[in-house]
Amino acid sequence: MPELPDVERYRRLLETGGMHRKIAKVSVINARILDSVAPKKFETALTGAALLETRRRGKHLLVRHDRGGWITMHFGMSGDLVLAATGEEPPPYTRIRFDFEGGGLLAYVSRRMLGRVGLTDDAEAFCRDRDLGIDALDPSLDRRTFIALVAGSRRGAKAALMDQGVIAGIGNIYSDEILFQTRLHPKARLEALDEVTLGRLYDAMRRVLEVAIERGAGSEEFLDRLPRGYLLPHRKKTGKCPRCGAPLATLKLGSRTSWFCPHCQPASRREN
DNA sequence: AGCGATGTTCGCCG
DNA sequence: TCGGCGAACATCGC
Repeated sequence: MPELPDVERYRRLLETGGMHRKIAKVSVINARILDSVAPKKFETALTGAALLETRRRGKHLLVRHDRGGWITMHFGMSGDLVLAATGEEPPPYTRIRFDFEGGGLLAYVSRRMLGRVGLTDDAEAFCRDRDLGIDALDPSLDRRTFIALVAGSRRGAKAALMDQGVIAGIGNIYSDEILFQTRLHPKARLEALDEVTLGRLYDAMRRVLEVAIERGAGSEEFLDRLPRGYLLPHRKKTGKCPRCGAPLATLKLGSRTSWFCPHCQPASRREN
């Protein structure tokens, strides 16, 4: 489930339940999940360390510890982060387990093994190395900055929203919602959009991500909690547009399925 | 039984 | 150089 709103939930989970807690034991259950660090080294580096600070950049979660470095987490397509009580069975597909002193544990879960966990000394350098653009909810990303960033690009709107090097945090699911709210076709060329439209795209991006966080992105009841008029709950076969009732359409873009309403998000002649 | 899935990366092509 | 595509990664659920 991990796009920006989900990773933000993980971050808040840690902020509430994992800060200033000392790690008594680290268990790397599947070493392949580690990003260029040996399991032994990872375990040694963190055993006895206390967690001090959380940071999120796009879909990456960074956790600072008291030995002067950071734990880096990315969740791939099927990742999760869970706090459990000692004695409680950690979830299936837990790949790394951190047991806290005084009870409780943090489980890094990844079914498909597409996520990565690693260590870094420098959070900024880590993001730079990965060419991560500005976080989609960064306070300094105002409307004007956003427009300057995307205006004139020959790319399709969906491809641009999902490019982590431009704006970090938006994936396949949320780009569909943002485009639906803006009533833009997934293939709409950014260079063909005027500033007013790009402004609406920005507004939808911020609103959708904030609403998703606020309504508990990734939780069991999340889809039921979304405001009426959101695409996400209908993003499936037989799904109907919540605005006009038309059957939703799909499109393959770079091997990802894009869901949209062909009536509310019509293609201009150029995209056909 | 086969296909698709909330991500990233890399090589290829126009 | 840019932008898009498809495969690969690994695994499960419908």
